Amino acid sequence: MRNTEIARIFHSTADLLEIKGDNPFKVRAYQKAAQNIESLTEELSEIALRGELEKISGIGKDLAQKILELLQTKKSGAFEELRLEIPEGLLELIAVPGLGPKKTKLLYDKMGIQTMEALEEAARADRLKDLPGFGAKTEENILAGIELVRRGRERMLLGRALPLAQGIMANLAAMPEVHQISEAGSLRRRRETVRDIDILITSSDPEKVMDAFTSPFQVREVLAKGGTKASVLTSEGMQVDLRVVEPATYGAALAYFTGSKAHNIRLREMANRMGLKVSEYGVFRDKDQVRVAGKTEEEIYRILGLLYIPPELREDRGEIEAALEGRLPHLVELSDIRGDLHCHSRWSDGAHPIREMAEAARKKGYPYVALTDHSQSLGIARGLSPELVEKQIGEIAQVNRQLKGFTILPGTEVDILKDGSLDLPDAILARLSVVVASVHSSFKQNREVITARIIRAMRNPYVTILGHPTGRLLGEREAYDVDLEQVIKAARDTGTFLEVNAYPQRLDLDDIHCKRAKELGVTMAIGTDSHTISQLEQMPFGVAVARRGWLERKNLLNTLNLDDLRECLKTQRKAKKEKEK
DNA sequence: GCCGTTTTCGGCCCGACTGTTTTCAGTCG
Repeated sequence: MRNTEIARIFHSTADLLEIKGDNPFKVRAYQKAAQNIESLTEELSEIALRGELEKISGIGKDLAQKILELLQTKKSGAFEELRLEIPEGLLELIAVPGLGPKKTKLLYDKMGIQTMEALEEAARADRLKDLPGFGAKTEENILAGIELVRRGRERMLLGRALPLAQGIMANLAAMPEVHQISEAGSLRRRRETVRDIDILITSSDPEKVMDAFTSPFQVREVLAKGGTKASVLTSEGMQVDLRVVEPATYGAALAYFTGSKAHNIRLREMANRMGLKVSEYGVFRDKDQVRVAGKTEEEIYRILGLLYIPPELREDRGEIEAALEGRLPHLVELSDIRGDLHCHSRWSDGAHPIREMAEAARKKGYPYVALTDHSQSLGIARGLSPELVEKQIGEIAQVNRQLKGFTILPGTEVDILKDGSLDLPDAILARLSVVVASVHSSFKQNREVITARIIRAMRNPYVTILGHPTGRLLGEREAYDVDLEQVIKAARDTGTFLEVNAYPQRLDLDDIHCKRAKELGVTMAIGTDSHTISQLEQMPFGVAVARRGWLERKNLLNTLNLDDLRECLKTQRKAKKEKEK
């Protein structure tokens, strides 16, 4: 049984326990365990083999036992019992906004409602308002909630949400009445997708700012507008919330609205043990309720005895412990990036000639870019035959002679064929500086087969980087069923770099596996996978993933200057050849 | 159900909002 399934069972268990009215702290224990399991990179089955389940934070004797049971029998007695007691259909009811465990239970106990359809029918027939705690308004809210669930609460890609937010924020920041301004929420943490955009400001004239923010020129619909909070729907259908807070509480509010929830809870628990209370209004001393911090995030972390934790790390994945012990990573910055290692030109499926791509990259201040057009078997992308690669090398050399202070590194994005062999002969690969090897076909191979296929490709001495290691497309296509732990270990053992593909739909590897790769000493390479000049601007999304994955400058190949990069690539190839023997 | 430089028992984050109440429970983020 996979981690995701076990986490899902624990989430469901938490919901069922909650409906049952069980101990809320027990409910939280299940939720926390599920969350921690979701951020593991190793399969529980392997951890169990070593007898180390209880070493996982949030997993004690009892849950370790339940995990073992699930691994061995694919069932959990406790969960099955719970399902007999509480109909599973209630799990979809509790997902309706406005319906919590108590009301869900009441609906079931008093009216036998256990499906969304039954709920809708009862609400429409006006049969709910006689239940204690229910009224006409509740019925209305439930119907709206059902609608919301059916439409599916979509998440927007970071790559779309961030530019959108930056545009809105630039407009606001231009107003003299706006003093401090920041995005908050999952957008500020740079999660790969976000549900809404939160913006926080301090202002000398909140009303005026609210008016500007909700102006019909800017938005499709105003959802709410008050003195300190307004919500709008943009023409893209994204909800944007603006909040105005007092300068004295700006830092506390920013920390609070940035989250994550799990991170905030940990901070508050810590504060409690120190005789302090943390809320969105500041840090207060228990004994006299005096506010001792709140203006800035920095002072909040400081007073809790922590180093300042960058937003991208605030997921309760060990950052608090690291901040406590003074060993937070010095995260890579966009300005550390010296070049782009994954780009396409008109030679395959890119939109621009080589020279234009190169000049755009130079304009960004990069000293180099790797040109990695597709290889022959990817017909749909007009992949290059060995002869064409040969010809392209010639053109690159020619353009390089014309460009001052800039270097195009000849490369390829070579297909990893079904059996793990490569789509171009070694003799050609040997003439290229950067070989990105990627899977673009036979995604459905089973775990063993596709893992072995990818690892075989990584063993090729000419393969520099494994491109988009999981092949996922956010909201469109699942990752192929690859054993990433094995791939990361193979990267370490073969000396192959792993790509962080910055394409907003990919962001592949993801943050969690970046962190794991770093732990195992694997170096990563950010590539934008640009097919147009404008896509060269996607680098910040790759950097965001890298930062969320705790990566530092030294963990990334393309933070090197050209000379060091060349040296590094040479060393890699030599070492890989040694190993092949 | 987890967890421990205050604890192996007794804790476990915090406040706002909503809709139903007549002082508050439930839900949310």
